[in-house]
Amino acid sequence: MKRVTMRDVAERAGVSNATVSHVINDTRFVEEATKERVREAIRSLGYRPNTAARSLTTQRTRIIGLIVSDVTNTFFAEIMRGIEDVLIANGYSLMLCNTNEVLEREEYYIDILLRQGVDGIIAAATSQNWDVLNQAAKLNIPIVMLDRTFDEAVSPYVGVDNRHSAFLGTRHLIERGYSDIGILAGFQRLSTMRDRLAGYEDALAAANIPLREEWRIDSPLSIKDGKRAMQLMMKQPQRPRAVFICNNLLSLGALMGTQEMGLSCPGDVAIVGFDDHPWAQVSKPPLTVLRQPTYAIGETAAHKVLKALNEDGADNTSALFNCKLIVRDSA
Amino acid sequence: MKRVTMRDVAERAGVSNATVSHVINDTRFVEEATKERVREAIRSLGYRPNTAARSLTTQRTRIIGLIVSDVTNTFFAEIMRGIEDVLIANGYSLMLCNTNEVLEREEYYIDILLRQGVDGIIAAATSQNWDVLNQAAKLNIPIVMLDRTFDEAVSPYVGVDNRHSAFLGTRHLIERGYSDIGILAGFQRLSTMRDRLAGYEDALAAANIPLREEWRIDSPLSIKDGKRAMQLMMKQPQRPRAVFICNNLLSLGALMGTQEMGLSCPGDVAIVGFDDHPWAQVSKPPLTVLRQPTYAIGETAAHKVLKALNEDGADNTSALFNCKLIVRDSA
DNA sequence: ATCGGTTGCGTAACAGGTTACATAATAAAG
DNA sequence: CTTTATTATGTAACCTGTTACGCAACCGAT
Repeated sequence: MKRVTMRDVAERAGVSNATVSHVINDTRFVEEATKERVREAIRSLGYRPNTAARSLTTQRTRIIGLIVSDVTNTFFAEIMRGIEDVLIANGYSLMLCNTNEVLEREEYYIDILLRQGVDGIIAAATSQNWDVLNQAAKLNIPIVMLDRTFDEAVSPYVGVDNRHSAFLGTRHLIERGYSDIGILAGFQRLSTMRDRLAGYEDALAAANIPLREEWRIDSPLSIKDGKRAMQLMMKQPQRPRAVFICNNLLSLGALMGTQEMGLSCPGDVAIVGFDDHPWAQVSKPPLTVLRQPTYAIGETAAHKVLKALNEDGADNTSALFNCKLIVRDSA
Repeated sequence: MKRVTMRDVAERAGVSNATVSHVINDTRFVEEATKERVREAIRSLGYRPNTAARSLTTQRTRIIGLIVSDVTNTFFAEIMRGIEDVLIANGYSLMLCNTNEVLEREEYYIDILLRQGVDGIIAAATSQNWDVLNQAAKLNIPIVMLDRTFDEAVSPYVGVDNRHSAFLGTRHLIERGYSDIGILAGFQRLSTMRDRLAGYEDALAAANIPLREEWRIDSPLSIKDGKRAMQLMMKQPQRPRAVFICNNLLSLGALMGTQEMGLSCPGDVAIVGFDDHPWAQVSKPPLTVLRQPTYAIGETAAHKVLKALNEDGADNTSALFNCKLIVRDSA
């Protein structure tokens, strides 16, 4: 079936295509009777404006690109919902790009997004400098950094105050009487993880507990790596009595690791993890975690891009949320 | 900064824009020296073809729309990864639409996708008839039904054999010696859930166990509803000794519900759930589940749309996968 | 009757690619 | 040394909306 175009509608309604356009977009006065004829023609022909043609002239697509490192992580999925709800309410759509924390894939996607002509980009970037995002920045496309950022970044960051949150989590362990505290510090390439490590160190320092290098294990962010890291940690001759874990996948892996080793939690090791998850309250044991306001983070990020799009004085400020410490049984 | 267009490249390379186009798309012979001049111009100008302009003439966007009911459900997230990996490997992109199982939102998104001119649609539709998807079908846009389908559907379905899988899960409970078996049957509007209920009934019938209407509870698919349903189930004067649960969110809710009531699992109730989840192995107790091959389902769905796009004799066959019963401690 | 000022809408250029058709240059054939 | 075939590239129409500019029709005022 041939596509119905604006010319078809115009002919059917006995007007020019300009008038049809103006009726659709309400961009200039059209007599009510004429309007109604146009609307009727649109309805009876089942006309649907072609987005490609429209964005060719307007130079805007009303699409926002979202780059995340792992869609299967509920953390990002919930953020995505927040973003989507805001975008949809403003007539925008979402183009999803999942990088699996692979740099090449991120580069590839940035290119796609720019060809697509997205109006803005929200990125949980895996790259830690401007090399990749720079092309977008040069084209004056508003960018919002999600969950992570980097030093030279000029784009606003939306996420939690990782350093302070990690501080709170670690302090909780200290207050529970632990002083032998290790850390699964994750992927130190990411600002997020560096900040959490710093917060952990802050807390130890504040309590005059000396750092122990061997009680810090870095790893990629996956369940498997969490398990391996935790087991490495606990196989040491001198092992910590508590561990602060910087990411939800690592927490899950760590839990598996301890169970496999027959260690009890919090008996043998206490755990405080970063990121909450619905399942974390039925795990054995239910996990004490720092919960991020994921949905709100998503909403805020979306609002920021849209604002940058609609106002010139782009408010370039970052939004720092706080985590909430949810105390359950693991520490 | 002004956008670099094809004309700019042509001028820089001293050729016509037609030649530039042909170099980019490799659509007709161009002398190597000329090609190289064009490529050089593209590089030095940082030219990036405008997708909108291209799809305006080609009538194809190389975008596939994906409609899911809940992105935060790991089940869909993993499917999404499978889809995305295939699409990206074939030069396609993904437009994500999350409906939250709300019909209006699904309609809205279909409209958006059609305006966008997506080449194909993969849908875990919440609507259970052609009313919504029909417009797309009429435009000859290939559709693949994901996870659910409905009777009159002519589009291929990709997912598991729900009836047989539920049969296997229920039979497992029977083999474990349970005969008082209830079911959290979920959202009976969805074919998926109807099929699972049927499989459950098959298994009971095969073992000559009479059905008990009061041991079947329907509900929307959410953690909260799972919890409520499970508690309703267990508060009955005569309660089942085992429950088959038709969805992962319901399983999680059910687990919370039993724990809150102080019931032990599998002591007081045994549970077999549908869908696996990484956390299901560290829950208390680790859950016995039917695992769907999510990633493969996603890959297959993507392959099917692409195939329909590239070949005329669109293979309209459905793909039925099998679930794997993962036996852990809950039953 | 003439004029200036609305009011309501049409004409056509334009956005940035793709591609059918045309053409200049060279090689091969007669 | 023409004529014809072949090769490599150019010209311009077209895809479908948006929008600057233009114009006819009608109004009240002079």
